[in-house]
Amino acid sequence: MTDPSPPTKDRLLEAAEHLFASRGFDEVSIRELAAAAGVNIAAVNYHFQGKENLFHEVCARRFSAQRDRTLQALEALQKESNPPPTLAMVIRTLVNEYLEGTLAADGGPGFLMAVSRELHEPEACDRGAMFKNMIQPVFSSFSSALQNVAPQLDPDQMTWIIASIVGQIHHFIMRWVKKEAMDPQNETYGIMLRIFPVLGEPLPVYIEQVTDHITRFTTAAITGMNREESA
Amino acid sequence: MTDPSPPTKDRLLEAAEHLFASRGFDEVSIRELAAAAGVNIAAVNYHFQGKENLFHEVCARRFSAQRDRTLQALEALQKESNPPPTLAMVIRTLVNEYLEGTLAADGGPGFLMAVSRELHEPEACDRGAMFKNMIQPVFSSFSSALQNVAPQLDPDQMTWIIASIVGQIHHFIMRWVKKEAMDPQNETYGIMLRIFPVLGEPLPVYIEQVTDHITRFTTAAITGMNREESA
DNA sequence: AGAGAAATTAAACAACCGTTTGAATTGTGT
DNA sequence: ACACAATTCAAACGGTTGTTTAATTTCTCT
Repeated sequence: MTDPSPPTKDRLLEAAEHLFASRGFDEVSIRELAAAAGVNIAAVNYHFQGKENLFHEVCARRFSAQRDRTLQALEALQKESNPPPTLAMVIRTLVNEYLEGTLAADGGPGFLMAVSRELHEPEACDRGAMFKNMIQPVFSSFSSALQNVAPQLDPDQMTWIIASIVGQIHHFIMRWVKKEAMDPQNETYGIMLRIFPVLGEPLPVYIEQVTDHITRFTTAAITGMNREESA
Repeated sequence: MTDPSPPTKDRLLEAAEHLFASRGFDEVSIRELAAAAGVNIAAVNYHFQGKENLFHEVCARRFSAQRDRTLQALEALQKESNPPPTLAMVIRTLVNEYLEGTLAADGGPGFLMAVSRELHEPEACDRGAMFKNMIQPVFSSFSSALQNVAPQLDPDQMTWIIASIVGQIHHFIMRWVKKEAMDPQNETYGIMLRIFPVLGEPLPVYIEQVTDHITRFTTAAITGMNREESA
């Protein structure tokens, strides 16, 4: 069973991941998928029982990869207790893993955009299960990590704070319009973003700068809200 | 020229605004549009030279309405100088206008989602002109309002801060899944959102609560970042 | 009233979609 | 080597899409 070229199903998954990420679900036909994978058109329905199912499998693969990556980073941060992690470090870890994982992956921000649209459509996919299996674990882990470094944090506020963080992250991801590898040796940090400034031309920035900003902004917000409440 | 029933073009625009907002661009055919407007199928191409153009006109209408609404609110806030507006009030004004204008409108969050997808696709629409005419004015007005209440604010940071605010707003809008008029007399505040909590079931909240959170979060972030810098 | 532009109509068009069919091919276990 | 299942294949199916056509109706102006 040592196939030199991977089986049809895997090649289809790989091609689908790339095409769906770069062009969205509706915009890519199964004829394109089959051509890109070098397989017959009927293979999609034979192996996945329809285009929709193939898309769901691709989503599940990438979601779980992103989830595992983030959980691992948060876990590692919790373990290294010398020096103990700070609030800013916990936030930075989540933001960094989210941005890097989403932008460095094949297709860049396209996949997040494709899946976010699908998530808000009719009950095509089981959003409840998707959320419970993919998103909830990350939320829980991040939430408890936050509690550790900011014990005074009101648990009721946790949901709101996480929403504000995720909102910022998604917004910056959606604004990524160009992918340029500046330094071949460290290409992750070469991915660039052009955000629209208040005035003037779009501004090219690095992932690092975005991580820095969200971390500083969010850390200041959390500590500030605490200070305000105890006053 | 006192037509009792509006001309074909207007009825088409109205039906298109509703349908595009609730189901997206791809998911609604021009046959549905024509049927909903009670006109012939060919009317779309006769009056708008294609489905795409009709969508752009709908977008332009709603974008400019949202822009005018927000600009007006910010302007009004600047004029009433007794008591002079605070940082929190400026932020609250932008957030409130954005949320109310987007969610109370026909189709609710659907339109923002439909247009945000379109904005990131190939050069179908002139994003440069769209940004310059629709978004840039609001950014400028909001930016100068912020400068007035927080003169120490670094202009270079303004772009980042606005991005963080807009990111939060969009995220909460996207999470709106249900529209319920709780109080017929004040139906705007009856629109509800179900955000995914860290644990447990989706939580129904009011627009007011979202506005409060974003305002407090952002205000604390800005003042906190300032404090941190001057330390 | 009548000529000419504008608007509306039913019908057809060509292209593409996701899926299915049934035969041909490849792989597997005995 | 043989029977049988799993897979691949070219071809076609039924349906929908956005757009166009050409005839007809409605409106406008002299």
